[in-house]
Amino acid sequence: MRISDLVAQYINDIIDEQDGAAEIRRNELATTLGCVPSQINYVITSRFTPEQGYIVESRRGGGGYIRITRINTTRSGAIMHIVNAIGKTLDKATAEVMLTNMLGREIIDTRTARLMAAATSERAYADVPQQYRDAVRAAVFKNMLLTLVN
Amino acid sequence: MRISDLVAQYINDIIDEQDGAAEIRRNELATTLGCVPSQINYVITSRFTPEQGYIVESRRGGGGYIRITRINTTRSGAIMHIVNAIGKTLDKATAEVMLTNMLGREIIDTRTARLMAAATSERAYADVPQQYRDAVRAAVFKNMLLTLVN
DNA sequence: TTGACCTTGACTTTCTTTGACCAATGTGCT
DNA sequence: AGCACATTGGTCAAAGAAAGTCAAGGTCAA
Repeated sequence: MRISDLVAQYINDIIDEQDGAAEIRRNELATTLGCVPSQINYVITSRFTPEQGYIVESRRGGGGYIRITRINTTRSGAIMHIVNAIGKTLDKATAEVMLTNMLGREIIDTRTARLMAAATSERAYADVPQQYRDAVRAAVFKNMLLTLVN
Repeated sequence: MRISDLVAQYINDIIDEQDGAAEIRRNELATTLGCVPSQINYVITSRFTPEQGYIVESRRGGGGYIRITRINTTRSGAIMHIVNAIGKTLDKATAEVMLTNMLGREIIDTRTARLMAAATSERAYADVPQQYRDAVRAAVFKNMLLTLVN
């Protein structure tokens, strides 16, 4: 078996064990697996690319690291599911419940939730006749959600 | 964990506890955290820069100190300025210009800009009669901006 | 046999840690 | 007031600790 495959597998195992992200120290890992440090870079650039659904961050210097995060495809799926569940209209209470739910499932973060809550608040639609409000809210909500799908 | 991170965290904790500002004594802090005094300077110049939203003042001699103040004042002020500049209505083109501008001034990040653009897009208001659109857009835009203050 | 993929190591860049030396401010004495 | 000394913080450069880049050569299957 190729060394590069070993490295890839090792990283994947860590990502699976931990929660979708592996943080490694290049030299240490190279020593552990008995390869040259730059091999790690090779594996990362060839098998853990954004196209393949990974985000890679790193830092040099003392205490440096390489962090590889698997993009959560579940998240995009969940968002699309919600988008599809929203009909022609959406009232404030339902929007709020949805936001709370998404927050709890970590599909969105607090900042995003606040931003979305503000964009769908009753106050924002004060100038719009009642009859249109829930329709706009639905449209706005969906449009915003769609920007969150990668 | 890096010593520099410890120092940064320590300072940040103080800033959070107190109201946006930390006043430390360099040598004392160095002793407390078990590092050399100049390490404090290193951390400050690398992690508490004006670009990162901090003001640093200091004084030597007896009773000397280093004061680190977090400034979201610039950002909050700028946002409030924009909020106030928006009247009863806001057309799509103007909203877009504002977003681009805020993005350029780093008042908001790309994610936020996309979210706001989605919430103020023509498509989101398709169901609302023309006459109301720019008013809703203004209200939505302002509401969202207000969540970014602080 | 050749082209795509792998392996290796020399060299580079970035970030951190440390310590020697410098500058400013306060205090007390004359 | 002026001076010596103590008390702080500031600067800088060297050494250390990682990670990144790149090009030369190796391997292997079609």
